[in-house]
Amino acid sequence: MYININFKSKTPIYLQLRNQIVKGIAKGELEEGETLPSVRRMAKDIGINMHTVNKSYKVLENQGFVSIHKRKGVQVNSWEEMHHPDFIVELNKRLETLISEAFCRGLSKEDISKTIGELYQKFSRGIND
Amino acid sequence: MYININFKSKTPIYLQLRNQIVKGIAKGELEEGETLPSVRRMAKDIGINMHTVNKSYKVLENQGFVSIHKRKGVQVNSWEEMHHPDFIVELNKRLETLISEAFCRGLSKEDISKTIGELYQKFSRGIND
Amino acid sequence: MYININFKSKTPIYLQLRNQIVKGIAKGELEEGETLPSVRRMAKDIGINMHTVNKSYKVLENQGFVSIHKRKGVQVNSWEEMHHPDFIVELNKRLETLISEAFCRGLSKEDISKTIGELYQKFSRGIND
Amino acid sequence: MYININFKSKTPIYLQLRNQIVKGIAKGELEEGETLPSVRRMAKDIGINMHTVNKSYKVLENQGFVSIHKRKGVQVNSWEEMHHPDFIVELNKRLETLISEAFCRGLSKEDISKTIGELYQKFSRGIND
DNA sequence: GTGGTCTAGACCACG
DNA sequence: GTGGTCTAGACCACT
Repeated sequence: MYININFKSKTPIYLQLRNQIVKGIAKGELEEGETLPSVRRMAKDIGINMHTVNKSYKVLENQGFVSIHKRKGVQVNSWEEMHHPDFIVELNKRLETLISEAFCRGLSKEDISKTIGELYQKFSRGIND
Repeated sequence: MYININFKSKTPIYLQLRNQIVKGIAKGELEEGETLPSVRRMAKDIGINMHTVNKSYKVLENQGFVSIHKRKGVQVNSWEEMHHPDFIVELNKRLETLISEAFCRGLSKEDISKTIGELYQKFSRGIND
Repeated sequence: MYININFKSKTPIYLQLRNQIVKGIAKGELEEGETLPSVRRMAKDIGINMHTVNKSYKVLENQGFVSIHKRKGVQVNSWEEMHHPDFIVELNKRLETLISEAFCRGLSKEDISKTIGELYQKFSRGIND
Repeated sequence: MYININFKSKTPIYLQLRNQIVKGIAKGELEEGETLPSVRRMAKDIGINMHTVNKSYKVLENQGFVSIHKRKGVQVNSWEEMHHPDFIVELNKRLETLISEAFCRGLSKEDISKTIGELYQKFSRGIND
């Protein structure tokens, strides 16, 4: 899985990494049960601090995307483990803010639906891999 | 317009306020040309510092949602002024991250479309008021 | 002389008015000895507060552009009265800042000279009127 | 880089600082990629408040002169990043006002061209360093 | 009475 | 150790 960090971005590095891993899971590039690169390995590969990778993994664990085992490393959870309802409430709040903004920017419901449709096609392809 | 700040949230107060004002604009609770409460008034009403409100208003100004005048206060911009294409690129990136996450959480394309549809109905109502 | 105030501008109204009067003098639209509209007249014409016009006129007087007489009103000074060396030092400082910025923005010396040349043509035409 | 603040000036401190940094960039005293002193360091050095320095840096960031990173501090942008066309329009307006004033003060086109020529020589020297 | 500026001190997030 | 956030209180500019 290819990670691309923008060091000039306002988004903290640990969140950029977290976001790209979530996208990777959605697109099927990271499959259920798959082991993520070790903290040291990932840090070296993308040229960031080990502690920063560690923070990303901790966040992903707290949000139910992965499980951290001392022996087996960091593994992608099953879909069931990710489907925890607690997160969905918070997700809908973020969606409301984002969609409000999209409306203000002049995007129609159809514009957004189209973008979402394209994203979901990517996700489905991943599942069939 | 009713503002509700969660002081325990990890989201900074000035961003919570900013987000709620954006939602208010989308829903038509704040109309084009309408004047927001003065920084001091708003600060007092929601129990935060004047400078924090000021920061929210400045962010909204930079993002094209409002205009700040020394005498007249802070006014909601017209839709045309909000439709700046620069923001749409950034908006789509945020949408991609959010939708990826939604997919992982088990939400179907239809679930999201339904939520968005409901939001857009609220927005439309605002326009017809 | 046509005055155009932008109420949305960050530049205070009294300075916008002051700047446009200075431009008018430079372009010859306002000639030496000519009387400016009265404070009340000007305020009414451009739809601003009387005190704001008054402030503009006071500033112009302090800067040597006009003289305020109780009887005759506000008169444009002669060129000699405007050529006070004190202002030239301050002008050069502002020029240095502006030109530094222009350089950073990628404007060449020729770009700027061309703009200045065009402006000076306007000024000269005014003199020949 | 030497900063000199005039506390009696009508120009706000944060703008004086901003202007001097822009001049420093133009003259090559601050090179592309160079890191500015931290807000606390700069504040201490020139005897002003940290937040005032912060405001200068934020303005410079908004205007495309520098980039602010949480860890690495504030870095001077590349020339390409400064060449944003939006600013050039506004720059020309300011130039028109300034040149009008210069004309009123009795400066000839040649006087101004000479000053600008001298400034551009300073800038060029910076580039050749 | 509005926002703008400046100062001051505290704690937090980032890496 | 960096900038980000929040609070607090003062005086000023604008109209």
